Amino acid sequence: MGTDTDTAKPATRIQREKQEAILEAALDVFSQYGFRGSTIDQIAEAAGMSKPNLLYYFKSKEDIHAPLLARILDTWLQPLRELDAHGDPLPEIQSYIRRKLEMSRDFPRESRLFANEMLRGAPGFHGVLHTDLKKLVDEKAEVIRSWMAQGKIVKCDPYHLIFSIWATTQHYADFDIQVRAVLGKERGGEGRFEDAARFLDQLFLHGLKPKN
Amino acid sequence: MGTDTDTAKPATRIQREKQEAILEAALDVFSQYGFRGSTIDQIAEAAGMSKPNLLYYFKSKEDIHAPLLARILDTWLQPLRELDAHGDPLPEIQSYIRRKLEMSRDFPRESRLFANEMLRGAPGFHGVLHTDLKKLVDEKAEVIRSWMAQGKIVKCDPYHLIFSIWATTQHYADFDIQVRAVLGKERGGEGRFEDAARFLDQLFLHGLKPKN
DNA sequence: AAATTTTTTGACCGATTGGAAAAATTCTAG
DNA sequence: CTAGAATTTTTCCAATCGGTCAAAAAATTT
Repeated sequence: MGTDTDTAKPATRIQREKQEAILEAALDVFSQYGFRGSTIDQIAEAAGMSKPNLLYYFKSKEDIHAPLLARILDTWLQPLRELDAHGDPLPEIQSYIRRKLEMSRDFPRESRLFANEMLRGAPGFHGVLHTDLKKLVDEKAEVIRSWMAQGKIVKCDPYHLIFSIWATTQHYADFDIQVRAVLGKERGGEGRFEDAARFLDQLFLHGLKPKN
Repeated sequence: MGTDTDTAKPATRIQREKQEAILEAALDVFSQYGFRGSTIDQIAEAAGMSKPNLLYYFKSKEDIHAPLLARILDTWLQPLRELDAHGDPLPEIQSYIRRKLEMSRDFPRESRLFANEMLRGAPGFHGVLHTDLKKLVDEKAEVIRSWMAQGKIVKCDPYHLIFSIWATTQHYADFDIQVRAVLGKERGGEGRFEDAARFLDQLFLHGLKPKN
């Protein structure tokens, strides 16, 4: 019948604004230092309020962290969900890569929060990796496999293909500091995402196009 | 003239063993929870000693963390250093990918420690990213570019090529939990690294081979 | 304006944190 | 064995941690 959190939720506009401000600040902090490395005081200060005041809106540290994780997993997988089995294989993969890369560009903190959670063994995702995530990937891997069977793209392991798309795109958010350091002042600006898009297009499309 | 740490270092064998045990335990802990999320007590317990005893060998938390970081950056870049400008381009890149993947398989904690450091902005690497790392990548990017100029491999951005090799290989260490969850019981065993190697070979070699 | 509800604050709590100091122990050399 | 050095443990500390509580202050309703 639902928890007390959704029965007791008239949520005035002020409440929702404050909660959003807290989650916003928490995203900043958690994405850098992980759950254990972040403190409530830190988040409270970033949100411009006192710790007891923050705890008035979220009753514990985990209560701030959990909704962030929940929101992110859903957002994160949206591009994969949109991979259309009836579309043109190569353009479908291309736009999947692009969408994923745009997410790294536009939501780097979310990517880092996700990475932080993975690094410590994803306790915040308890079973969801083995159920929801696996189910979605299984489904899309089957789509990709059917494209291979039709000879539309070159044969390879669809799971590792998906992993490599995740890895290459998320890298630009998670290892942003390294990327910018290596590219230097001129090439490390905002244009790096366009360079990356161009490169990844080439790598994957050239790598997947059948030699017919 | 060096710091006091290298002037005062007779370092009996027992001392070195204990220090190594501490660093080993610290690697376990830091790689999961990051610097701020890890505690000295946690490390001490993992090393099988009391906190004050640990602090007898390393005088602060940072003093345990710093040598781990220093060691890892060097180890991590070794495969790239070995990329031979005078070797055969495609096999060179292939064995670079393989070496990198083997490191993810054999040293996943080191990979995660590195990732953790990147996520929080790499304060432990202060300037080294912009100097040593950039210098090495610049150098090797030039090698790759020369291969492209010779028509040995297809033209693309060598920096993003290197990034994509880093990303795809390290993914198997940093996101290990996710990878295993998605691959499931049967396909998620040790064999996943061979599958990954096979896939990455195909992706990069097929993607880089010039169409002559 | 009075009454009531919501929000914010300040003081505080026990537990944990990184670390210091010194006593107690163990090891080693003569 | 014994003096001295190296190691370990016990005790302790101030700061910070996550979190509570009651009272003050604002906002809202009547």
